[in-house]
Amino acid sequence: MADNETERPADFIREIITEDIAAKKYESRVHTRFPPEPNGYLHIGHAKSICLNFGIARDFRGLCNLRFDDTNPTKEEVEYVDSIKGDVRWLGFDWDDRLFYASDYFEKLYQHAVQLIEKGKAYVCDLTPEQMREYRGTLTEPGSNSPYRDRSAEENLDLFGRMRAGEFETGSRTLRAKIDMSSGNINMRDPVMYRILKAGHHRTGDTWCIYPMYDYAHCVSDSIEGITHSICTLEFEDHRPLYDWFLEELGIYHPRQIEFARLNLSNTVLSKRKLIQLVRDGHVAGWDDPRMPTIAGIRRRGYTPEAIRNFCDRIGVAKRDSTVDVALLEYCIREDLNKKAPRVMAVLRPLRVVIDNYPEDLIEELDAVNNPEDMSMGTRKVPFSRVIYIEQDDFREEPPKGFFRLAPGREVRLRYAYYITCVGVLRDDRTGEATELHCTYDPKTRGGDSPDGRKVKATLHWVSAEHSLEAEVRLYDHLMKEAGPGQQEADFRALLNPGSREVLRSCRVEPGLAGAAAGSRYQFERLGYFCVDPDSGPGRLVFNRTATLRDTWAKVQKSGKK
RNA sequence: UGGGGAGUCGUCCAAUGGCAGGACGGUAGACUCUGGAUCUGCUUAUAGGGGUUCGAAUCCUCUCUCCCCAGCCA
Repeated sequence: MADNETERPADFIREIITEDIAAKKYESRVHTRFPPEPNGYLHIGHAKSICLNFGIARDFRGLCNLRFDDTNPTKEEVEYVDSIKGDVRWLGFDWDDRLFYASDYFEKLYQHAVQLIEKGKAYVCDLTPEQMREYRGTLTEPGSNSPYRDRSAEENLDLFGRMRAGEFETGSRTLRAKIDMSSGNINMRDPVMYRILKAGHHRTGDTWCIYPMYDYAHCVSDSIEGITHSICTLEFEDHRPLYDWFLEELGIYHPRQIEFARLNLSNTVLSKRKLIQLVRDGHVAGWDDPRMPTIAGIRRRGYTPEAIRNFCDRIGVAKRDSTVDVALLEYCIREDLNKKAPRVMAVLRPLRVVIDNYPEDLIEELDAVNNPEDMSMGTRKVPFSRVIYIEQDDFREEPPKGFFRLAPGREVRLRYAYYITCVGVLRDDRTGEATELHCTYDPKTRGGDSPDGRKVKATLHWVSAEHSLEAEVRLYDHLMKEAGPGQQEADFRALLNPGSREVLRSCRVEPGLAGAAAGSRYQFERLGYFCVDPDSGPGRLVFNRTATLRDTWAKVQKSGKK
C-alpha cells in the first residue's frame, strides 16, 4: 500500500506519513513506538494501537519500539511488563533489540529539566495540591501565578537538586514549567514536570525520589529514541501544544504527535478502572478469564492472533468517536477458524439413543472428514455402536413448524454414519422429559448416503456412548448485556450479563480428543469453535467455547418467540 | 459562557469539487452429509439552514449535537 503510489494510504495517519516522506521530513524515516504503562494487562483496544504502530513500521519499512512508560512507581509492577511483552509477541510483532523504558532516561530527563530551569522556563513550586488546584483556575476562568513563580534560577537549581537528594517530603514541592496561567488550554497553565515520590521503582529501585510526569517524559523519550510519528489517542490532543513546547524550548529533535480515536466495543468494557474492578470483585476469574477483553482473556478464549490483526485492519483508524459492534470481532474469528480448525463431534447435553436393530457387539470405524474447507487435513475414524448420544436439542417429541431434526417417526442422518428413524421414547415419569430414544437404522445408508436417493432434512452429530470421553465445556457469552455500556452510569456492574458463563460438566466428545493439548482449537460440528483450556490435564478435558457457529434455527426460534 | 476535537447506511470505514462505495449486521433465496461454510439478491446514510459552483459529503457561512480537558495519573 505504501509502496503503491497510485493507491491511497489506508488511513489518515498513513496519509500524513506518506506526505512527510514525500516532503523529506525526518530524512524520510518512519519510526513509531508502542508506549504502554505497565500498570495493567493489555486489551483489545491496545491491540488496535499495536497493530497501528507496528503495522506502520512494517508498511513503510521503518521501525517500531516497545517502550514502557514507567514514570509512576506507585502503580507499576514487573508482572505487568512481563505480560505486556508476551502479549505483543503473541500478537505477532517484534521489537528486536528496541525494548526501552522511560526510566532508562531518568538522568537525561533530569539534565534537560536543569536546562529549562537555567533558561528561566521552569521553577520549583511549594504550593500544596489543594492550593495548586485553586491557582489553576477553572475551565472558564484563568488561573493565577504561583507565588513561587519568580524564584531565581539559582534558587530553583538549588531546590531542585535538594528535591533529588531527598531533602523534602513526598508531595511537598514540584518542578513546574513556566508557561501561561491564563491559557485557555489548562495543560499549559504551568504544568507539573516533577513530583517528589519516595517510592521504590520496579527498575531503578530507590535511586530516585523525584519522578517526571507523562507530558514531560513522553515527548523527551520520543525525542531521544528518534521517533518520527508519535501516535496516541484523542484525549492527548490537548497535550500536543505542551509536547511541542517542551521540545521547542529544549531545542532537541522534535517528532510529530498524531492522535486517533481509541477503540470502543459493544457489549464490552475497556476502561482500565472497570477491568480492574471486575477482577478485584471476582466478577470474573482473573485477567485471563475468557470473557475478559484482555489479550490474555481473548487468547484463552481461543482467538487467534491472525483474527485479532484482521479485526484491527477492518475497523480502520479515524478521529471520530465510535463503537465497533462485537459481531465483527466474532466474524473475524469464525472466518479464521473455519479455514483452520479440525472438525470433531461433541455432544454438550447428551440424550441416550439405542438403535434397536443394530447388532449388540458390533463396533464400526467410520470415516469422517477433518475439514471440508481443507481436504489436505485428511480424514479420521470415528467409532459407531448400538448406543449413542445425540444433543437433547436435536429431538422434539412435538416438533414445531420448521424443526427439521429428530422426532417420533421421523428419519434423520447421523453424520458420516446411518439414517435412523425414531420409533420410541422413554420419559421421566415426573417431568415428562425424554430420557432415552429408541431408533432403527437403515444398514444400506452406511456412511450417510442413501442408495435410493431419499432425502432427510437434518444431519445430526453424535458420539458412541461407550467410546466417547467425558468433558467439561464452558460456554461463554458477552460479559455485558447492553450494546454500549455508557461511560457514565454509576454502577456498570448492573449491566453484567448473568448468563455470560455456563459450565456443562457431562459433555461427551469423540475419543480422538483424548490428550488434546491446551490451546488447541476445534470446531464441534454444528455447535461452534472450542479450544482446550489450560485447566485440562491427564484424564480431564476442559473446553472453552470461542464462538458459536451462525445458527439459523436459533434465529428462527428467537424471532418466532417475539 | 474557556480551550481542543468530531458529525456519511443499524455499526465501522471509504469517497480529497464529478454516478455516495466496501465490510459487519439484518433480510430473502440458491446450494449443502454441519440449519455450518459458500454464492446471489435486497435493505438503509452525507446533522440542519443559507451561500459559492455547470456540479458540493467535500469549499464558505450560520446553527445544532456529541466527545475530551480543571491528577503531584498515563
